[in-house]
Amino acid sequence: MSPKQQRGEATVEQLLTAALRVYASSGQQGFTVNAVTAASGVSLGSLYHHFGSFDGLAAALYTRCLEQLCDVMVDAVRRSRTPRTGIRALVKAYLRFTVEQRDAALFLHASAYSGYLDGHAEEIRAVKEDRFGAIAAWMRPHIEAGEFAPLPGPLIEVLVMGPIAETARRWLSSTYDIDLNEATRCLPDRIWRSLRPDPDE
Amino acid sequence: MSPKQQRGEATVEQLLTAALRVYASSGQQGFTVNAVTAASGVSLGSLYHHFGSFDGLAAALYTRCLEQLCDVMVDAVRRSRTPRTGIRALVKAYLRFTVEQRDAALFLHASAYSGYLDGHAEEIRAVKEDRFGAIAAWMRPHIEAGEFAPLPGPLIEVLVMGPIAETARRWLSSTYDIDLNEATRCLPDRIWRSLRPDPDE
DNA sequence: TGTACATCAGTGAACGCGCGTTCACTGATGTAC
DNA sequence: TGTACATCAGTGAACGCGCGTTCACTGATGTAC
Repeated sequence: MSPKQQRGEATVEQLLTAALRVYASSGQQGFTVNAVTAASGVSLGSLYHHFGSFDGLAAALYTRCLEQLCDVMVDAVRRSRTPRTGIRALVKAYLRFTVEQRDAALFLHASAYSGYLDGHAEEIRAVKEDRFGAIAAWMRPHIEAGEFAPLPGPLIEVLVMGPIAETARRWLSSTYDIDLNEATRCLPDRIWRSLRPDPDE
Repeated sequence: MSPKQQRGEATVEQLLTAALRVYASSGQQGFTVNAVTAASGVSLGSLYHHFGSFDGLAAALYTRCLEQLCDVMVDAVRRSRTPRTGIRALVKAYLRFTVEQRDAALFLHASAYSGYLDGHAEEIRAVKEDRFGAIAAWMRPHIEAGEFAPLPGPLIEVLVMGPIAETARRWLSSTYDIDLNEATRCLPDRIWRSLRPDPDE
């Protein structure tokens, strides 16, 4: 998990990269220890040396993808000063991540109920708390200043994340052909409309 | 799949009911043929007689749950005359279904990337097309009358389904404690705000 | 600088378990004459 | 109405495969003196 030698880090990196590749190309069903070791060129024992179990590897991969996505969103928000531009930047950052890191985005969405995260829930919760806390901190003064509608925090999150997550899901599953460019153009504004304070209040 | 004798229907029902119960209590990992047959009291061979494979059973269960959820939404929309009341009714119907049919809602959300639906994609697509077509038909005159913002169909869907699906997911996973009553109170209006035409246009 | 030693990293054959599936069979139901 | 027969429904022992995991081992790296 925390290699003490340089070459350890390289091996961990190879395994995680191969795992993501395997998941993207073979799906949940093909996501197995043997497939990952074969794709990575790393031995089975080495995988267990670094991750302890296959669930451990999956959880590490999930955590890494989650951190990448969250960092992108936090960055977007931090560069913005007004609530409107902040929300718009966050939405665009999420959708851009989905395209540019398609495999990571897919893995994040698909792992939600997979079960291999159960044993590592605390670790993941910590990442989410940290990153979403940063976004919440950015929002707080705006909420207090009445620049957002007076909604409970979780509902603001749901109104922002819901449409973009649903857009990403549809694009990733390619069942519905959703136009991501169009979504990137329209959604930021529409989402902001659901959050802004009532004009006549 | 389509039993020719009465008792066949009863067996199918027992299997589907037991399968949903197993999934709800044991999750993806515990969702196996043996667990389902044990919970249902039906023999293994009988399961294969009716569903052909375990994936077949899972797909049938998914389809049944999907139909139930969709019917609830279509009903809600059909009882409404204005776009605003229609959207509000649809949102409330979805959230009510999530509470009242918790296990079915969980199975629907969790099955998205599970892989056992791959072989039955066409069947599922047909159900979705039918039901969402009904909702789209309800919407069309309102869109043409300019009572919705001029958005592409898929984006309207995403703006409606996104926040409620995300709310349901968080409530179902009970990682975040979201208040469903509060959501039912606030979300319909907020979602409508994201869809309604720009007041100053 | 060289040597000894502890620790970290990497290897792959072997194992057991439980999964989905098959199959030969019995019993129940519906139908034809 | 009774009998023969085809089909549907249900049973459970048995099978093979591939999964995650273990383990005894070798090799590489870093460190102490």
